[in-house]
Amino acid sequence: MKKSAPILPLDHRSRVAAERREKMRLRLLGTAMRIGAEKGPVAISIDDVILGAEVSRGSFYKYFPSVDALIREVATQVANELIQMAEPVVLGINDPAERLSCGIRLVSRIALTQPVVAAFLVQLGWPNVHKPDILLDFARRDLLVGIKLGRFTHMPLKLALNIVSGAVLGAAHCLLDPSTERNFAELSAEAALRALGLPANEAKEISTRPLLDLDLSTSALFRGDMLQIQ
Amino acid sequence: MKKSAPILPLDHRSRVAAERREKMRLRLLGTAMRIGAEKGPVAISIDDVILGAEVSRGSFYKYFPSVDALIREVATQVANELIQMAEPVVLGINDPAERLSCGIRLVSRIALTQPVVAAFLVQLGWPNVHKPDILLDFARRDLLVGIKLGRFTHMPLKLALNIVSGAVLGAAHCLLDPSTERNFAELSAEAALRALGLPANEAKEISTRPLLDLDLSTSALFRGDMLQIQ
Amino acid sequence: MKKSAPILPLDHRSRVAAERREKMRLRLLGTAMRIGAEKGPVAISIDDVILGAEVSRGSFYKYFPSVDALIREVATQVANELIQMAEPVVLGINDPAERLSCGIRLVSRIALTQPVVAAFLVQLGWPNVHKPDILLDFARRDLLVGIKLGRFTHMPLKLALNIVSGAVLGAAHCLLDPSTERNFAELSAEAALRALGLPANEAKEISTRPLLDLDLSTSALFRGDMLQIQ
Amino acid sequence: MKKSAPILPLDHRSRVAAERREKMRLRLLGTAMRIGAEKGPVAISIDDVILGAEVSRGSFYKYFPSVDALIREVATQVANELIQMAEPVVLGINDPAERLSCGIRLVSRIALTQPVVAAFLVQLGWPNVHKPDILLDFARRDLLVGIKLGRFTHMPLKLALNIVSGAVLGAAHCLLDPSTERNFAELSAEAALRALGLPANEAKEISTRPLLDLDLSTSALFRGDMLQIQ
DNA sequence: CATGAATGAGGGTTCATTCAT
DNA sequence: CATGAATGAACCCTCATTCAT
Repeated sequence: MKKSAPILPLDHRSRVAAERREKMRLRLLGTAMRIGAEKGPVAISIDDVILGAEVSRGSFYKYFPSVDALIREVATQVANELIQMAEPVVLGINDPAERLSCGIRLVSRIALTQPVVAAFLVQLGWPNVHKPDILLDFARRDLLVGIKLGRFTHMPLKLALNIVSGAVLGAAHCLLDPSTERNFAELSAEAALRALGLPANEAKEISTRPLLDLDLSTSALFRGDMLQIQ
Repeated sequence: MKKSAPILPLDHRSRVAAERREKMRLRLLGTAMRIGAEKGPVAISIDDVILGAEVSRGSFYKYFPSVDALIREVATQVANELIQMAEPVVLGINDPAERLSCGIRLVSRIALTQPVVAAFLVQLGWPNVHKPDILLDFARRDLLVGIKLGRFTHMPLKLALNIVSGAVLGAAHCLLDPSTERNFAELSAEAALRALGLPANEAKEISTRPLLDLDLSTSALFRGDMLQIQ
Repeated sequence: MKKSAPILPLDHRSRVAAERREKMRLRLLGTAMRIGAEKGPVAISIDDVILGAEVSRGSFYKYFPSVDALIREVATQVANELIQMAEPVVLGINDPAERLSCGIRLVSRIALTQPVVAAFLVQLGWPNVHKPDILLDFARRDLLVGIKLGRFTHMPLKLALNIVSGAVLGAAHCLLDPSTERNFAELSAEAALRALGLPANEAKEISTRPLLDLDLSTSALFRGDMLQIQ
Repeated sequence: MKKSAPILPLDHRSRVAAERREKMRLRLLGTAMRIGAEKGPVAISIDDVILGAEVSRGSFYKYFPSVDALIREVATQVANELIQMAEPVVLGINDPAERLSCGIRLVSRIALTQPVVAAFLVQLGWPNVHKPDILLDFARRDLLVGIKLGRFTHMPLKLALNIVSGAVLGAAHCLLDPSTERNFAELSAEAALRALGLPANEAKEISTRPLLDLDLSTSALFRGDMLQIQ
């Protein structure tokens, strides 16, 4: 039994297996995201997922302990990948206002290239300010700095987070509708900066600075989205 | 025979019956609101409702044709009652900025006295800008007027609606946490006015004007909430 | 209390009450028959009946102890009225063959004037030869006599009853379809007589003898049917 | 790796699975038939079926999309199996009269060996002459031919179908009662032939010709019936 | 060990019957 | 006392999870 097995090096075998595992995991997460984008995260059902990902029921439970775990996982995964893609762009900017403006614009504009990702984000709904949230954490530091420096009006951090959340969520929601103005993300960022206390002209200037689109090639999850859309 | 007697009794009987009917309807709506506030509107199940309202399965269907109908009904009912209570206050104000500020403050501050109502509102999530929405409609006219008059920055109506939605939703969400500043509603309204384009000092002045609390006594649904909380 | 009551003679009062009672009973039976004709007797629901008869739920149970009782009652009532109407016509006939032919023709042709009655009969389905059945009993004696006299082939009574049942049920069923030949009842009776053993020419001659239509005016239940059809 | 081994096992595995599937399907159909035989097809409820077949609720829906589908399926399945079993016997006969006589006898006599099947058939009730019916279709051609050839009296096809339906249904019904004459099926077929216009002596002769019993071994559904009865 | 058959709790709806008013 | 509100048993259907093969 198992005649040829010992010939192959064990580390190679396990590496291949781990790769396959990761690929399948992403297939499941991607399918879940697509379904969540359409019907909302709570409506993600195992039947839809295993049908969409062409996986057997039993296999699914090898990757996720429960449907709820999958739902949580896909949410954090989406947030993580968004951050990972936005970070390098924002990294080179010092001004917290511009950093936030860029963040808002970059994430909102996902709706233009990756509607599924944006729809999923919108379906997630209002982030819970009280619980730790990876996307909010991303903005938190800039808001604190901006307020401390007096660049933003003095206000509770929660309110500042609300402003940013609303700007991103609202813009993403609207941009999913093709009839919406193409620069809606910029206008939303501009309004957020005003809400944070920047003068109108400065808010406009910052929000209209040229900004490259995100490089999605690093994201396995979002690349999957693009493939589906083609 | 039976000439005069039945006239009053019948009238009385049907009146009493109608009253009881309405009371039961409100009990069901109130229970549904409470459950929706906790688990989200989509998770409202008939079992939970009839258990909470202490009504039999069969009775439920005498009041609502389906669970879906109940869910829709409770959402519109909550929105309607909010409007009905806010309207008389806002009615005496001409300035669209102040009208909106009052609206945002009044609705957000519901979280302080009627946490269940506010939680339900928050669970409803981001309103769909594209579909007609009774609460958004309430703000729409003021935003249009404010933009046309140049009191607000020129911007797409959708963006203005986003700003107001975000201010209300975010503030209500935060105010549900007892540790949140008591004037959070005012600060949120102020930030919204800034986002709409008002100068910072004017935004602050308008949003801190004295404002009476809503009169909730007219709302059977919300009064029910208070009773439940006691 | 009850000032004027004693003036009226009790027997008059009770007679009027009994009449009203009977009228309502017939309304309920008629409605049940109509519903049973459409959906089958088992599908007669109390809601449909009280809606159709414009009676309150509570009242219904004053007239029938249960829905099942109503269903049984309407079946026997229909059978009884059919017999009552057919009997006077058949009474003057001596030949068992002709008596049966007349019976088959009369009952089948109900479908032409009272489709609801016929549809109900058809929905009742095949009569149970083993249980006492009022309609079968009507035929039973003639079949026994006919067999004993040698006018019919010697055969088990059950078989003879089957022949008659089938002729009536089948003809009624077909005659409900307007495209069916108008003399289908006669042809069905003729075939039944052949099955019972009569020579073909005699079967035809007997089954084509002129036959008056039933007088339905005596039947409260069927008159109701006619009114509905108009 | 895994070169030759999996080929057979997979094949074998899926074959075994398909067999088990088919067995379960038959168990469900058989149970449904049994319940339908007792209470009538419309009264087949999922609870009774899964209890009777000792299957879980969820499993049931893996085999049938709905209870209605099961009810339809069991009716067509029963009809199909009857035809399939009767066909080879009738195939060798040319005379339409004898073909019909055999068909009537064979199907009726099911009541003697497979009372459940017969009871189900009886509960199905009078076949609808207007809708296509697999059992009626079986007789239709012979009747048309017989009438055209002048072997049967000239009559509407519907009437001829009624005669056959009545003969089968009535005989099956009666044969379910153990006290009924054992040759009731033959007598019923004989009467049907007379009704169709054959002379009495010929009807008798044809209907008493020796006839083998059906071979039920090919029918999984009916064999199941027998097992249940043991 | 990947599979998918089986499970059963849970959710939605209907309807005969009772009973306070 | 006629009424119709209230009841709850009985139905149908879905879906997350387990487990034998």
